[in-house]
Amino acid sequence: MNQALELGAVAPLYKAVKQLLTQELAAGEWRPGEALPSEAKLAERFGVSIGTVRKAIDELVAERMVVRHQGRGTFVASHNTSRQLFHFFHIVPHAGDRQHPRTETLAFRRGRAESGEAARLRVATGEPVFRIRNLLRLEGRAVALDDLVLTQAQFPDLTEKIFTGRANTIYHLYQTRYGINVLRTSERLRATLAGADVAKLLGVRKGAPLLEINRVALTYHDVPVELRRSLVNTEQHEYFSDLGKDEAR
Amino acid sequence: MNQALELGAVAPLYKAVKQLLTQELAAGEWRPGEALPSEAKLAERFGVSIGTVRKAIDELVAERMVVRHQGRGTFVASHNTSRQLFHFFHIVPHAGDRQHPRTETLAFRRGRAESGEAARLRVATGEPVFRIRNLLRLEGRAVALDDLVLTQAQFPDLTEKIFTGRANTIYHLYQTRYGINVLRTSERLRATLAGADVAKLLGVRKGAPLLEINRVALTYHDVPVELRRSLVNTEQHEYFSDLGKDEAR
DNA sequence: AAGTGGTCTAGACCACCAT
DNA sequence: TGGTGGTCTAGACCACTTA
Repeated sequence: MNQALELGAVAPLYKAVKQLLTQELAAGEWRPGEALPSEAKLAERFGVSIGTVRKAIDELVAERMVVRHQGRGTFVASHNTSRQLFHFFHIVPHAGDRQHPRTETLAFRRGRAESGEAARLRVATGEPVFRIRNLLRLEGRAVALDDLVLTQAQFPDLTEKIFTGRANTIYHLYQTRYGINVLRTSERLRATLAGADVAKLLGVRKGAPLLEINRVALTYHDVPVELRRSLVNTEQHEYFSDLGKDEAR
Repeated sequence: MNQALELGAVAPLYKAVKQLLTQELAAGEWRPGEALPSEAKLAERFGVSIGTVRKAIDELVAERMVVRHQGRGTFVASHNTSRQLFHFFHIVPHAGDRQHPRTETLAFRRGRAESGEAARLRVATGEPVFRIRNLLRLEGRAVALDDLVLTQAQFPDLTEKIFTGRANTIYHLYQTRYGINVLRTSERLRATLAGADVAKLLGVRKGAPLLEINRVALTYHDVPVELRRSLVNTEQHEYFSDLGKDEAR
């Protein structure tokens, strides 16, 4: 039976199943929010027991690629649901409840990747990119200024109209229109001082302390999708990081 | 068989097993680094199958309470190993490899918990506490100033001599001497400006931007153990947060 | 009622480690 | 060699969802 999968090495069967499912997911075999075949059908297709399929899917769930619903099925993870929305947005009020930000696009331009950007996006220097500047508001107050860099290759027909006309979050747009599913992020944080231009946009005085967040958003196989530099006014808000919280259900 | 466990509700058996193991771990039934009974013995003791014990331990592993080693056994997680050491230290050089910090204790005092501290430590205002100030250096350079608050109740006989005389990390001391195992942390980050005193200690100019990290360290059942406020000079270093990385093995 | 994922079991065999 | 965790299987039954 194990011959049916052939992963070269003597890797565990469930790893081979996981690998095959990941490849199908990355290839967009099923749309976000769509159901995968049932565990029984997958077991039959791969010629393994249901237990082995379950173990493979367990890991896909842990890595947030899919979501299970008892009685309904297993679904491709989507940036649709409220819980997923929150997952990559780490700015919370110093006091009070979490809010969804309102995003205003200040600039949408085309350009070329500088060497540092190219390295982080794992493309060649000079690669065509989009540069997008957004202002984020929480309860009407300007809280963060985001500068995004995307490769034009990954988002072929993107225009300012499409970007600002999205009905949902930015990552939801990536997912639904370009089949690019942001699965995790890597962030580096620093403290910096507001320059005159940024100060004006965020409504703080020049030289005010700002939190700088440099994010790389990654999709399947840790392929970089987006660079995002955020400058956050932390007078009324904070960045939060709960380590180990996800596992503690 | 299931009667043997009795968890009141109709919770899954493996959750009951997990709960019992967690209680034994929290009670210090086995010392950090010590082996738990084998899965077969636990299955026999609880009157369940090995598969059920494995599922319970799977979750304990995900929550970092225990570590499995094939062929050797399952062990109480310890702050001994290098990997564990790194897990709660998020400051990395802007360029270059991760380093362990050198800690110098600048102050060790006794005091009373203020209302905000008491709330976060979940004790009464005025509760006796320790206040400890540490200076952290990386490659000889002062990088962060840490102010810790611990309850005297949780660390009964702690003295400056014991604290500074520890052979290992601070969390290793909590674990080995007080049986308190830090399992996860919750952190809130802001940008702030260096005051004159802090500036002097960190070797920056007054008004320099600093990263402020407010941490609560938690043990079993999310009981608070330690408050820690860090002020970090991010000229040469950064705070990093890799979301979802733990799951992606 | 039919289909899905969730739990639990029992047993076989493998990979690794200590002795 | 014996003990440990790791993998894989097959099947029974439960809980939940949808129609």
